[in-house]
Amino acid sequence: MEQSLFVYNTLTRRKEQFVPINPPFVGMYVCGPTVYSNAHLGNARTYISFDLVFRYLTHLGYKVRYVRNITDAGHLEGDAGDEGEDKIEKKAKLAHLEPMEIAQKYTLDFHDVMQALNILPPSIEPRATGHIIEQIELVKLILQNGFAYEVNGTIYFDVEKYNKTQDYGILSRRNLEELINNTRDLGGQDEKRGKLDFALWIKAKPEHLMKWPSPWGLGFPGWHLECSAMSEKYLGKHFDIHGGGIDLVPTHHTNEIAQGVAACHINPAKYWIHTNMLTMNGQKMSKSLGNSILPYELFTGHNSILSKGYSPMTLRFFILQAHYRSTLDISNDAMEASEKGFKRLMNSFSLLDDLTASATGEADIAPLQQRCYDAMNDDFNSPVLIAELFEASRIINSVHDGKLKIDQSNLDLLKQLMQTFMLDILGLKNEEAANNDLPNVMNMIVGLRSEAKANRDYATSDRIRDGLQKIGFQLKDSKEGTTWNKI
RNA sequence: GGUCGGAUGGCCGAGUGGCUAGGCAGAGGUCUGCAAAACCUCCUACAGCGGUUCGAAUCCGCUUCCGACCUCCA
Repeated sequence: MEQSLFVYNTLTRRKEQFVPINPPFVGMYVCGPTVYSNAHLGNARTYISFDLVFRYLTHLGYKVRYVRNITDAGHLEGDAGDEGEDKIEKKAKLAHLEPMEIAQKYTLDFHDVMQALNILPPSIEPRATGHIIEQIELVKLILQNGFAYEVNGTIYFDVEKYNKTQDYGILSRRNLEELINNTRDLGGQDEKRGKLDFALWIKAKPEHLMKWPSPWGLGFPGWHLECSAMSEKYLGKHFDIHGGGIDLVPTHHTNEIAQGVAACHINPAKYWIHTNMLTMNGQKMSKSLGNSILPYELFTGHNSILSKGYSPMTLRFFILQAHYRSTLDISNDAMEASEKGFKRLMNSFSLLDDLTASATGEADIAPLQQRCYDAMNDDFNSPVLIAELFEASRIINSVHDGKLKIDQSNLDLLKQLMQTFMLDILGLKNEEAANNDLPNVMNMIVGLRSEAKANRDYATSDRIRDGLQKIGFQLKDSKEGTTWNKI
């Protein structure tokens, strides 16, 4: 099926038709985590959003190479130039561990979270420390092209010089003068020529643990550089999509573009996609503000904000119920509502295989399917898609109740639609444990209750029903018999 | 302070000029031994004040409030 996809490009601030540079191939680079602490819920939102993009592009038939990096070096604590300390290293010293132990620990944690949330692994997940040579080569190239300078073994990017021939603020839409005037004066920047200059390569002090030899002495790469080096290595100088959180726009991505242009004379990506923030009580969730919840704290309910635990799929559903470019506020009520809604959707999904088709039917699924595609084609509008799936759910339930008739071809289409959009594209899955014994046991108990009911022994039948209710199973009586599900 | 973005019904959240999503909560009904579920119906909102227009939640201006970025952040 030919679909015309429109995506919002931060570069142009408009929705643009998605036309790959080299179809059917699509290159997508998403800035991954800096592995110096646990991934929190806000991080999860970003990767769920790009998982949706990855899944939909794949569904449309594109051959997507999805690169999402792990930054395990070079990310400074504070923007203090050579005074800064590597985040990984700082943590390592505190814990008396090797920096790589820290990186490994949090990389594994990150992967656990990704898996729990049913986020597909990227095609390539490169690490900054594995690409030091590429980063050094990139620094050389930028120096050679005249957009960087060396001071005592540290290499800075010359922003003001760059801006003479290029537009440094092309992504953030800020002009240089504004930026210079509004940048706070920080200490330890004496070496830099310009206030906005940023380090490409940083000279290591003797006590630094993570350092590598370079033409400028022992040092380590600056933040921003690893993404430029790795995206170029795996996707080329110019690729289709570059993504990340919206908070990366003014600094990280701005500098990545500058690096790309300075080294390769081209903006690295055609479409820049940014996800909005997850907020709590109206404020951005972030590690520095201390209002972040870790995913496993959400799953278990062990946190000070929410009253109970919510499953990974509930979180995923909650996140997909908002558009990726809107801020999303997390709260008890909102999670509660999503949990119930998600269960309703999943319930009707599980009824799908029991439906029987009629010779003729009133249900017409094709327009609904088109509306699902329309929603996704409009900049991955998952909340509208979910609204349509609730319409599908209503149809399923009505057919199940015998209140609506559906013919075989529409039933097949309905099954296909739910499978495609709910499982493949939204990446939702049924969390009910697949235990083969349980249905048999339950069927036996339900059978006993039906006998009691037939004998008008309601005391017994109610005792069974209420007892099951207490341990988390809900019975539903209908003309066709009794069904059950886990609450 | 500067720049940018937002303010939608009890809650969450779509929606860029007329057709006024969806979920949760609430009310009524159908079904049912009762209950639950499901289905049907109802609750029809767009911060405030002006303006443009035949018509505005949607465009413009002002005001109020909130947030993001400018420092590490997804």
